[in-house]
Amino acid sequence: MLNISDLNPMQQKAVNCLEGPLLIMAGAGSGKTKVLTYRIANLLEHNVSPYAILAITFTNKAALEMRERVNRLIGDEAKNIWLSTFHSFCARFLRFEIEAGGIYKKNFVIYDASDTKVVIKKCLKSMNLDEKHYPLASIQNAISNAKNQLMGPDAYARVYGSMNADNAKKAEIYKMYAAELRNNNALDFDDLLLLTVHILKTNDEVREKYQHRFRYILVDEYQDTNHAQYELTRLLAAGHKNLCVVGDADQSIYGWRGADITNILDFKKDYPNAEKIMLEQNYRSTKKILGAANAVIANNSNREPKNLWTQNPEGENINSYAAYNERGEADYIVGEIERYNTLYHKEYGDIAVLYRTNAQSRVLEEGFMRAGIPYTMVGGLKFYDRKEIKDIIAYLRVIFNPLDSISLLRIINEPKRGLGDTSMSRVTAFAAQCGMSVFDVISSPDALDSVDGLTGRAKNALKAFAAQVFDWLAAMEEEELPSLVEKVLDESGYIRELEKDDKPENQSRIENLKEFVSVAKDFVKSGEIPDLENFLSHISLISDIDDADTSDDRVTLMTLHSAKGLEFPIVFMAGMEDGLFPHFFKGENETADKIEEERRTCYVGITRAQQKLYLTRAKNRMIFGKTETYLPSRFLAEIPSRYLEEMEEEGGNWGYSLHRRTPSPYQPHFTSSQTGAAPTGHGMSAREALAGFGHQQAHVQRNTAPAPTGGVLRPDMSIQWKVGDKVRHSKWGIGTIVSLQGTGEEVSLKIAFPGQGIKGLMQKYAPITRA
DNA sequence: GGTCCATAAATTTTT
DNA sequence: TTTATGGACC
Repeated sequence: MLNISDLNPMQQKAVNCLEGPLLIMAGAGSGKTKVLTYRIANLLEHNVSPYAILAITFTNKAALEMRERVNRLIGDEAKNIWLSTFHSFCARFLRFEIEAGGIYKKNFVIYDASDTKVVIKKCLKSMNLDEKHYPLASIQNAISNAKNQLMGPDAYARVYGSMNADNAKKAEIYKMYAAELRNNNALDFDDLLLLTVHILKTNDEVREKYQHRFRYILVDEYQDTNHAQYELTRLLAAGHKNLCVVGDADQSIYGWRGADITNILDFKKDYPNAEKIMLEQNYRSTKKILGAANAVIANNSNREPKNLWTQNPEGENINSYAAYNERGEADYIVGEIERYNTLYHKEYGDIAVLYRTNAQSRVLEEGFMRAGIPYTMVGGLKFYDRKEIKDIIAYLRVIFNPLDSISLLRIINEPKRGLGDTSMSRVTAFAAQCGMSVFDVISSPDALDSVDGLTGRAKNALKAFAAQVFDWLAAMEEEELPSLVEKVLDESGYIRELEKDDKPENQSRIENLKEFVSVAKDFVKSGEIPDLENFLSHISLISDIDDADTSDDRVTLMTLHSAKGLEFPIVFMAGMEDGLFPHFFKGENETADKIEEERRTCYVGITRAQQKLYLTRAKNRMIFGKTETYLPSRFLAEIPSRYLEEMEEEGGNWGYSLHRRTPSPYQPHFTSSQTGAAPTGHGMSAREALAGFGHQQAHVQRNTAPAPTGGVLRPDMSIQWKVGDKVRHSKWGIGTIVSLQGTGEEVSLKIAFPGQGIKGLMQKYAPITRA
């Protein structure tokens, strides 16, 4: 029997309300996940089959976590609940039903943002349009927005095409782009939703099947659903109307991605008999932190007021720190973290540093590396964005779906097969002319003979390549997934090409590819059906945050957006500057709507903190190599001063030009006595910090790099370097000097860093020490 | 067809 | 500041 006695009355009500439409307004930290898991458990308790339950979350990680929690509550049955993100739901749905749409074939592939960029580029080229006048990103946005509105190219042309010539052109590009994807039997992220909705709308049989199957539907983070997701939810729930949506309008931060906050605000309009339950007791944060969050969000006018309260202790004040520049900001954060670590023995894993833009992470990372503090960063350099990983994925896609010409062209000359742009554009031109796919052409000797101007050499290379692909096609049926990957890496000559030259970066590429093989092995163990189809879908749809290893004891660095749904005892919000946060958009005027979304982002950030919150800013910040001066974020002024402990860095922090050995007369001083502790370079050694590194990131450069510099940042000019000396660089790790030039102040060094190539550095600036 | 160098562009947030 | 690109040259 499910025991719900540790839930508060409102939570209990939500858990017990199983039939009919239900809206749960769940404030930050109000035990939402707990309610959702108990509610699912309660459904099972009432003999609802797990197969009849569909639960949608925002990230794969959230889905996994919920599955685990339900599992703990009710055991193994949980694995039969359909629990996923919207996108993976659609991918799975389409594997079964896409051919009902009549356009695509079952073995479609999913293109990510960088793949679609290639497609758009191709369209622009064939339409003779200038990329400068039609920036890829803005085209991508326009198409994505249209799809989120369930608008196809024709509808787009009707609605926007008449507005101006640019939009008319965009509509044409969209049309061509859609055709191109179709030819490649490829879908982009938005297509997953668009097509699913299309099929559900137009195919009565399919719709009824799914409506009948999913008798109970739950949607988490409903405030961030876009129109397509809204439609999808509506269609699926139309049969039984047992729809439970959970969300917090104050945490809607994805408007730029088409999220429509009115979906949650108007839920009662869509379902007039809906029950509405407010969860307003916060179990996460101290009174002061919650007070600050409430005060900030109260400045939004487009919201329903609510009263989030807590029985938690008052807590400490929020530290608001103004540094001289971004380096000073990083130093302060590092210093505070070390203070926690040494004084209070706080775990690094209890701490998160949040920022508005990924670009801010670099200075922070440098600070962490110098101090030898272990950290993981979500976002930024992604494993699946690395060239060698994209290449092997492209190989696998071609094997799975030979129509995928984008992937085919990506790897046909990788490794070099003597098939450059000239030959391939001849082939693609011919293919387009005959309405064949590129693979059709290269796998047919007759077709090859008809291609204009193709050299005998190129012809032979193409034939050989096609033969190899056929070989792999057969292997796909017989081999296990990991050995298929290994076979391709081997027989394509990809690894051999990398081994030919023992450049350090080739070394790390090989490591990454080995890592990819382990990803395949892990996938086989994960319990999914281990075929190429599922593997490719899986790696297209997982994101960085899903992979982030929070089990180890390390500080988490991520954007405010990635932090949604998470909590940490200690939170730093860096870059509290007007212009950065709220972010000002170049060329766009700051509208009330946009500022309100920024404010909600701020609210999300503040409410991640359980015990201690820091808000830091830099008065000067280097942007594009130019120093800009910033004013404090307006959000700081919205926090009542009784919650704040305001501090400021004294004097100028000129970064490397300061001696930072402690204690030192040059040490920046703080106006509050609280913050005397300074970075000393102790804490974990790099070796300890790196030991036990999770596999995914083990080969990513930033993490394998290393080692505290012992506190001295200024280059020691007394060292007379000579060729062959080993040096330790704060960012690139250990390297060997391969040449040096000049004397005195002008000594310049060339240093080879394994995995990073040869770097040229001036001794007087270079953050290096003797290794 | 591949490599090297110069110039330009870039930074919102992500499934 | 770093990274991407396109053009010139090998």
